Amino acid sequence: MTTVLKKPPRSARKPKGDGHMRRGEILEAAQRIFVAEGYQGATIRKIADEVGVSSTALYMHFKDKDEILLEISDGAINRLLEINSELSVRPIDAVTRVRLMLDAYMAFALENPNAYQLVFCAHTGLMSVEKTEATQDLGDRCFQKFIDVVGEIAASGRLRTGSVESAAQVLWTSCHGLVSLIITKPTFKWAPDAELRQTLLDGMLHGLVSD
Amino acid sequence: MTTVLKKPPRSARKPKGDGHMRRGEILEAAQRIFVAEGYQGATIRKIADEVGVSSTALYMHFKDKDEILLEISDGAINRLLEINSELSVRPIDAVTRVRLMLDAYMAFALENPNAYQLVFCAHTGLMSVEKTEATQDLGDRCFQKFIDVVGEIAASGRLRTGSVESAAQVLWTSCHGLVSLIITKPTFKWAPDAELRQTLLDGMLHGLVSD
DNA sequence: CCGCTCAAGTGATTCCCGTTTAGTGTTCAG
DNA sequence: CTGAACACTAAACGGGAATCACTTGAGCGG
Repeated sequence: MTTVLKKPPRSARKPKGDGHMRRGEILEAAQRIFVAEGYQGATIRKIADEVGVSSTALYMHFKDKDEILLEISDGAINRLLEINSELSVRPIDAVTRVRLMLDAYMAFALENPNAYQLVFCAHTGLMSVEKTEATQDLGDRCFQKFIDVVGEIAASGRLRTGSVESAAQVLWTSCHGLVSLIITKPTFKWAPDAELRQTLLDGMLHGLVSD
Repeated sequence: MTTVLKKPPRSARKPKGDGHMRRGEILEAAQRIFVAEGYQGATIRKIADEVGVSSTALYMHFKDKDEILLEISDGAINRLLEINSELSVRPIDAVTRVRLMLDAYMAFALENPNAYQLVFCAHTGLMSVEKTEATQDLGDRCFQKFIDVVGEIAASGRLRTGSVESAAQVLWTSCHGLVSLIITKPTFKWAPDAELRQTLLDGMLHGLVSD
């Protein structure tokens, strides 16, 4: 009872978050660091320090580092899927829906650059293919919503070039190209975001879809 | 002094490549590994082993690992610059030149996926901005050749949407998007390469350029 | 031939990373 | 009271990049 000053057996073992509380705490801390410093910057030790816990403790709740970051990315992709689901059923012209979906996609990427990169850029080298399967699947479901709308356009005979498949893939990848380069080359002398996005969508839709 | 048991003077110290011979040897070995296994796979130790030399020896010739990989990438980008230079002055229609340049760009990316990724995808996290300046500069010179040709189109009043700058950036980034995703997501069910590239170029050029 | 410099190379070491192992204290059902 | 389950820990391991102090040998003036 006398000297409580010492850090006896490492004093605080932080017994706070019992059970499943801790898992959320870790995810939150990891997200903060991951969003701020990317995949390389979000180390196990940094995350553990942020939570106030030993690095080993993270392995109580997650299989490995990638599982943590993928769960964060899953959250992000789920938000994108929700947006896409909402847009895909709006009672408006299919071409307008395609445009809205692509624009929302680009906005999403620019607002969640690290999660976006983890899912759509890294993939090779950073993480094994199997691990990302679940997340990839979410991405595929997003893309499927998009294909469906492009299919509507094709069904009305307005697709000028290519099959539904290739047209959808080209529309998607060109949007990916714009946002991924804006993200990875922030020092490049880009034209204004809005102008780029509009030029891209105007060009692609005018080029692929006849009115 | 009796016990000669020690591994004496490590016998072979590989005195072979004196002077600047060794530098090329390292680059060659690094290129083989880098092309086969990417940035993460090309470790200092693996490269040194391949050359038959200690890992420390690499620092005789290069400041650090990134300098090695960037020099390899420089070589690749230089080949791209040559192609672009040759195409940009061909005595043919500007739109056709743009198409040829973009198609060559995509072919190049698919043939040099690791160098391409290092320069156009990674950038964030993997390497500090300053280090890649020289290589970025090469890329910028490639892009400038491209802008010039787009400028020709604009000068003839055939640019339908956006400024020269944004049109050039959109054309470039959309091609980047297609090839970068083909590279990083090899398991995705892509439409045939040729069809995708054609759909993209047909769509973009039809959308952005009036005849 | 001696002794010198100097470039090229080395093993050991440092630091950080993800991950594993063995163990500690607390809680709580039987 | 016992012992299993739990949440957690320190220490260590192997592998990365990079640095250090040292050795080796070639070239060369005297």
